[in-house]
Amino acid sequence: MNYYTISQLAQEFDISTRTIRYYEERGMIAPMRTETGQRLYTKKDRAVLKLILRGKRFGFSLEEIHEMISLFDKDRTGRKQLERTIEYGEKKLKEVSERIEDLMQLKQEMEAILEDFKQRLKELGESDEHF
Amino acid sequence: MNYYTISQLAQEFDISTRTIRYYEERGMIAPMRTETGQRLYTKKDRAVLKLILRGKRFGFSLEEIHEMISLFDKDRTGRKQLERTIEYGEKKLKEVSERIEDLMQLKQEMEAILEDFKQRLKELGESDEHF
DNA sequence: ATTGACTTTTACGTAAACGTAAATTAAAAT
DNA sequence: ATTTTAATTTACGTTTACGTAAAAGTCAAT
Repeated sequence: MNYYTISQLAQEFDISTRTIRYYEERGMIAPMRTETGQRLYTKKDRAVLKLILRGKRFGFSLEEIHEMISLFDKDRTGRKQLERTIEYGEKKLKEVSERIEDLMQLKQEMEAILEDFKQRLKELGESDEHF
Repeated sequence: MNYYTISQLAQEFDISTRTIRYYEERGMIAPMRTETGQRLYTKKDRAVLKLILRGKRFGFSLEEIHEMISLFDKDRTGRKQLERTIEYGEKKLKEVSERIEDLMQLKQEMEAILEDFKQRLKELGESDEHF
């Protein structure tokens, strides 16, 4: 397994190194260090970063994202733990589903408006052709 | 047609009056005023507010939302205007579609993880039954 | 070995999106 | 008429999510 440096990840995801360090500050990533203190990121760290950025695109706060990550990340061995994780997961899943519904409605509305605009444009075109 | 006061809208959408005034500060809503200066919101204003809040849930910035609103709001009479509006609209529509795709992928991943957790819980249950 | 690019920590700065408080005025309720 | 509740403007405060700069150490390349 090979590692990524912080600037490699920063470049790949088009974010600043500061941003990555900030996520670490918040306890969302925990890369290993070399003897001299340089951060080394594994594939798993990279995946977590990806998750964070995706969450952000959806408008989740870093706090919410943190919650989700830590839930799905840890070993949930005990029955109670498992049950709670499942419950939380289903709640979050529902939220996501609702957002999808919401977005699809928005999409439809935008499509309708666009159709209307296009119709208007077409009519403009026709009236032009008569002159 | 009847009007809403600022606190009525605030209550309905579970936001503060400050928030609504802030949107006005940014030029996103422009309610009429009574002689004494009280804001009165029409159904249309209410619809705009709804749009803003929905946009926020999707993670759009107020600036982006403002752009969208002003585009779809104004009378776009000229051909050039119409064409530009349609172009912009299609761009935004594409963004929305991408977000939907993205969210659906997230949903699937969450479902898979949840299934896994549920399976584990089930196995725990079975092993219990033998003792 | 030294230059230059990269990394580290520390720390102050900032934009967005409001929160909160104060002072004042208006509307609604008793 | 007078409380109570709601509204207004002005203005400073706060949180989130980083940006930016400084000082110092480290890595990579010539």
